[in-house]
Amino acid sequence: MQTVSLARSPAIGFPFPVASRSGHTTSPAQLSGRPMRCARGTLIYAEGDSVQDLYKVVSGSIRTYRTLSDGRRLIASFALPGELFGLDGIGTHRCAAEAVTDAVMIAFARKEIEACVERDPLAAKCFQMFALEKLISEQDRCVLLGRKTASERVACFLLDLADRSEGHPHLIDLPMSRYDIGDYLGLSTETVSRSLTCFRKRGILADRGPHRVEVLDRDALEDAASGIETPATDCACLRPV
Amino acid sequence: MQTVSLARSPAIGFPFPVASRSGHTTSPAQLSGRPMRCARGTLIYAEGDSVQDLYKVVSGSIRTYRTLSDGRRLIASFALPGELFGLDGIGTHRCAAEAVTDAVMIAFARKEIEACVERDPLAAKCFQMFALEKLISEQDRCVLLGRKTASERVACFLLDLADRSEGHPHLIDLPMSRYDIGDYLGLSTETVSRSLTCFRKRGILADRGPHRVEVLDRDALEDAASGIETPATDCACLRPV
DNA sequence: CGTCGGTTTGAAGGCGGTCAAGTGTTGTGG
DNA sequence: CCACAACACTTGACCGCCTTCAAACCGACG
Repeated sequence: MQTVSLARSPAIGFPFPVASRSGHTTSPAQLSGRPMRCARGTLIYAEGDSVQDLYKVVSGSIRTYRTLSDGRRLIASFALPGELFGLDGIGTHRCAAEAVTDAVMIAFARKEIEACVERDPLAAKCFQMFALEKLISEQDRCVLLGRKTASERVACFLLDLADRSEGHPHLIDLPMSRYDIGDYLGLSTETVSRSLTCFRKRGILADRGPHRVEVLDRDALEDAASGIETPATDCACLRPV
Repeated sequence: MQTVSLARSPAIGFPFPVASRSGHTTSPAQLSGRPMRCARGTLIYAEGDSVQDLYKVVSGSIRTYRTLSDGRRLIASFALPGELFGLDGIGTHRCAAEAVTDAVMIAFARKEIEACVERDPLAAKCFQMFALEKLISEQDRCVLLGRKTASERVACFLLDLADRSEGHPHLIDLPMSRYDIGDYLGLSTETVSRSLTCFRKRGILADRGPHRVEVLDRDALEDAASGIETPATDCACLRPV
């Protein structure tokens, strides 16, 4: 992997979100991380690699994914700026990780995190909360993959990205390809593209280039995510009348 | 919920599997749990209920599930004897839980577990490991729901049950209905039934009543779970030649 | 301006869902 | 112990959503 040290001194911080409800005024112990940069498409770690680090994205975006023996792929997560990845395994990684775009991140040694968690109860609490929240969001994903239609999945994906991204809430960046989105949602590229076209025709979305969309009607998008159909505005797309 | 106290003195134990690789010789702090019994179909907790307890199944089996507003359901997990359930939320439950069969379980107060985890580093480690393993198994489930075919899902489900059940490894108990299996695998009842019929016709399974199957050819079942087709033994079922 | 990868669009087919009927099993009451 | 009812499971026929295959379109970049 191509990595370039960004600074002589390592980045300092605490990777996990600090649990707020406990009302602590103190911060958890600080950890030192190694800044890393990698180019679009770079493999950061492979399925089966031993777990060394936990990563926090500074800029760009990362995909983690699993591959079946016959090539079928499911993207497990996209990590956006400010988010973590690398917690997909205990001894060895169960996912691979690649840079979707040129990316900068900070690597925290897993051993240091473990030591920190054993020493600092607040850090342990944050880690615990983080793992439980990930668990819940994986359950959400199972519902999406197991029980939702194609256009519901795409709508959910867009809403999720909108809520996670930092910029204007009505402008959504799609740094990943349609192929990636399909592999994240358990769909084919074509179906993703058709769903987006459908939303565009219904006036819910507007294109701002292939990797950015504007949400024109958030309510309608939320209805679409819940499977609430609006026959009046329906178009000859995925769900014919 | 119908609960009957089974004993005057509460059950004593530690709910999580004890992390083995750390090589501790000491046991984590013991907790006292309340034994509970509930009849088939009983609702143990509902989606949105505040989290009070974590449960360990003694006998019978439990399903936890989520329901969408329009009635679509996805079963998140089946808990078999010896297994835990109830870790599906931080403040409030994100799943509901029901008894698939008459069941006995032990309820551990979540507050006691949290206090224990803060006091006892070994208990914290066990809890951590448990959460991470759950996270990994949820990822497996996402791959299954997002990228596997119907017969692959059913085969995976049978193998999973076979590995988790305590009795003879070739005899699999299916305490839940076909409808439940469908809602666990993101399929319809009919498709589950057809897949099972297909495996029976191919000589992979033999019926031992509707709620018990015998695995006649474990290798073939594993091939089916990975999507490896055996055209010679194929039958006019789900996947025609 | 041409090439190339990604995206969109179109047409056809298949996997699994839905609807419906038949069969078996379980439990209950006579 | 049997009869019956209620329910679950199986099987069949048909349909539709999504995939697959294929081609056109578009934007980025040399």
